[in-house]
Amino acid sequence: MPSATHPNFTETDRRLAQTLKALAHPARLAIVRLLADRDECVCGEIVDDLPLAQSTVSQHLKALKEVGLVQGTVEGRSTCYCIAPEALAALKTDVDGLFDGLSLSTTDQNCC
Amino acid sequence: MPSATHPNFTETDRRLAQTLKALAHPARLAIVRLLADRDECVCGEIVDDLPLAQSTVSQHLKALKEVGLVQGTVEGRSTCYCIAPEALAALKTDVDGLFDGLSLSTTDQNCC
DNA sequence: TTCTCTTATCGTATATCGACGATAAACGAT
DNA sequence: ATCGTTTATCGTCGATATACGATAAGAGAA
Repeated sequence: MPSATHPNFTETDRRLAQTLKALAHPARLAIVRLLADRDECVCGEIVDDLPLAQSTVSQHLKALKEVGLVQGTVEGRSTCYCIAPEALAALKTDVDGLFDGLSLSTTDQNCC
Repeated sequence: MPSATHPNFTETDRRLAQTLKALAHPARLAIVRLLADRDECVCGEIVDDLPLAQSTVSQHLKALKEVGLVQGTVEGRSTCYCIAPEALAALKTDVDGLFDGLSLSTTDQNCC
C-alpha cells in the first residue's frame, strides 16, 4: 500500500505533498516561471519555450491545473493559461509553516 | 530520456525540483515537522511516530539527507537527526522567488 | 463541408518511487 | 566472543511518473 494516502498522515500534509509534487519537476517550474513572467500565455508559447513534445507539455499543464496552481481558459481554438495567485500564496504560507516551532539558533550548532 | 536532467532546464530549477521532490511526501513532511518541533530527534523516535516500517523511515531520512534538508550524526549506537536550517531557508527563498515578476493584480481578474 | 490549426487524450515503454521483510553493520553490555 | 539494540542497506514487487508518437476533438477559414 502506498502510504501517500495513509490515513495516519494529516490532511494538511497530504495536500501539501501533492502540491509540492506538482512543482517538483524542472519543466513544471519552468512553466510556472514563464506564466509568472508573462501573466498569461497560450499553450503554444509554452510548448515553444520548452524542450519537450507538445503532448508532454500538455500533461505537465494538466498536473499543475489539477492541484490548482494554474488555470486555463479556452480562447477560440487555443487555450490561455495563467497562474492562480491564491494557490501560490497558499503554498508559500505552507512552506513557511514548516519553520514554525523551529528555533533558528543564533549559534551555528545545529545538531546533537 | 527523462527530462528531469534535460540540459535545457536551468540548474536552479533542477536543484529546486529535487528539493521539492524530497519534501513531496506526507511522511517526509511529517519528519520535517517533527524535527522542527523537537530540534533534534533520534531515528527511533521518528520510527515510533510514523505508521511505517523502520526500513521505510530510514529510506525517507536518506532522501531528506541527500538534498541537505536534514542532517544526521551518529551518537553511539543511535543516530540523531535534525533540520539543516540553511537548507530550509534556501527553500523558502526559492519558493518565494516563484512570485518574482508575478503581478498580483488588485482585482480578481486572473486570466485571459 | 473540408481543411488547418491548436490542444487534449490515448497507448505504450522505460524509469523511478515507495512499501516491506530480511539482512548487514556498528556499538555497548554481558 | 557473544548477545541485544539500533540503524542502514539490499532485494523485490506493485504503483506511479515521464516521455513520445498517434490520434481525437474543437474552432475558425476556405
